Amino acid sequence: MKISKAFIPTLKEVPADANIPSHQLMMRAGMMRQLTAGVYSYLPLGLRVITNAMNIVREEMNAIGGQELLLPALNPESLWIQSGRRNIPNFILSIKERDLVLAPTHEEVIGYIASMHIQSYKDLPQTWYQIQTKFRNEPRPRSGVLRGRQFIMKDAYSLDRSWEDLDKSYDAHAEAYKKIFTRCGIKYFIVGASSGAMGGTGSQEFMIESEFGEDTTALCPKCGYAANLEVATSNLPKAKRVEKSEPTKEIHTPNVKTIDQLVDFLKTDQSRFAKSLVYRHNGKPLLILMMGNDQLNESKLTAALGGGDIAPMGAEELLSLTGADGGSIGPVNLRGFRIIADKRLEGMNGLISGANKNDYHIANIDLARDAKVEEYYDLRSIEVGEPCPKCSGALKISNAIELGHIFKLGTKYSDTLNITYLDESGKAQPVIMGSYGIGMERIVACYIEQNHDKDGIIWNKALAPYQIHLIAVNMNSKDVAEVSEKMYGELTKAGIDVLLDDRTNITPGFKFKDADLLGMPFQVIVGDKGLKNGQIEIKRRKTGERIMVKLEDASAEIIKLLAE
RNA sequence: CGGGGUGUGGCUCAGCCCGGUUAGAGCGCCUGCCUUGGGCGCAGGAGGCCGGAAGUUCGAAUCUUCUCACCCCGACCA
Repeated sequence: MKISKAFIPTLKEVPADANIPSHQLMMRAGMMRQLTAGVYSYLPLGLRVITNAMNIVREEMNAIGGQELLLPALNPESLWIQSGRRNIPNFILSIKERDLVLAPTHEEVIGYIASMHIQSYKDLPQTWYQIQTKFRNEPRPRSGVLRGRQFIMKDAYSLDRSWEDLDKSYDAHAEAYKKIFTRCGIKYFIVGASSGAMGGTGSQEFMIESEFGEDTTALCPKCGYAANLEVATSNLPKAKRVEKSEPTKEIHTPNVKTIDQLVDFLKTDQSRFAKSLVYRHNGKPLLILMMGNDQLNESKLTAALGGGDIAPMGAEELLSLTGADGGSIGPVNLRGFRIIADKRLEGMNGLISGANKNDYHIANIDLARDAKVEEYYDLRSIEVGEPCPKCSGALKISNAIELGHIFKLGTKYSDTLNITYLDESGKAQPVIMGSYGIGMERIVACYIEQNHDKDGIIWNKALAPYQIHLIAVNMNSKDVAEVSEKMYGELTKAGIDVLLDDRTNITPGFKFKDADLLGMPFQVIVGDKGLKNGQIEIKRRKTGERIMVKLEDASAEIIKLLAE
């Protein structure tokens, strides 16, 4: 492609709305333009990169037996009502004119097809995938292409007859994902994750570390343990029981509300306190006990409760229900509440908690004796530096961007959408499903986050929109114009994607700046300076290293460099 | 959905508090000259309902109210 004829609108200045490097550079390099919040047009250069990523994804998906199909973005609303996912908050965008919705993912449609056509165990296993545009009702799109209302996703679905076979499909996808991200040149890590609204029995996320990430992950530098904070655990020791369970007693604690104030007031370690958090779960009052200042992890809570509506109870409501304010609630003699507690409190005695009476607390609580705790769950958010659950090394916490997510769905959709097959004995069995996603734009954005410098993008060969950026330093020089035109022809003929800067009346400096911004792996510079000695220059974008080669060896040398 | 911010030429912004000729700058664009190894130089030029609506006023980019859009923080995030 010749730049003089190409549509590559580069920008010298950073657009005001772009806040993170990948967003800024994708705009400045003319890869895309925003249409409305969370919706982008991909211009030719941007599309070339996405297409490269798609082809890598296709090759690796095909390699594990995936079969590509293409499902409609427009879905009947009824299908989503049937699966129970129509009313997940901030999930589905709908159209006004008909009872159709824009699909945010495709388990439902896959299920619809599978329920019709998967009939026998002989039809299994299957892996189906597509690369297609998804729509989500994001409350707040942000960070350029990283969180949009419309985005391209590779989504794959495995159909198996047994949980063992699901494990095989799942592992195959994990391996394919590793190959995909490695080929793309992305430094990633894998974490254990929550399956969230997707449902299912297990999941992992493929992440890159980034200060701009929306996810928080815990990592053990020592043994490699890695988990999303939504599910991360640590090996914090439990507090010890006191030797003897004394009778409970009320203590006067005027104007003492928070755990910190209590620790101060009673001169007692925070691990002796059971903090009360009051929620409603599906409308019903719920008391959650946490040790001391441990933070409740709402993802863990949701998982423990098996989903449903979960919301903190309002202050007035709480007062009318218990007769006390938030700082004075406790598990002893609390009526009308289901009580659950964090595992760290299991078996504890000698505890202090609210008396359900303002300005009073109760001491010497033995949870087993004095409270009706229905169940103990792991509910706390881990903190930086806590011991790793596997090796007890100090855990590190960092932000991350999710590139891909793989789920063991199990029978969740088979149950609601009635996806069954007949086994050898003629008995109907639910199909065991998995689902596997990759955000295609995120591949591009994450790559740029990891591979740029002050001058622009630094593409590798796998994703680069063109392999060679051929710069005709001065088109007014007959020699330069002729030689660059000739090289362009030769390289193109050799099957290399070349971008030729053949613009006239543009200063060399402008061309060099553009070339660094666009970031092709190699720049081939044809100027009078080199031609005087029968040479052209090759600059490696990543290192800035420049080599001079004889004109007649140039094409061969370039082909050699690209074959590295 | 709560809090904050911003809407002025294609892009980045000034002007707005304190209302008053014909609304500015830099970049980009067009024409000509010049220059040709790091976003040159000179000269000329085109391009604006100052996001939209309603008000206040003799007069509104500027003040008031409403509204829309976008961005940021939070909530949310399969």
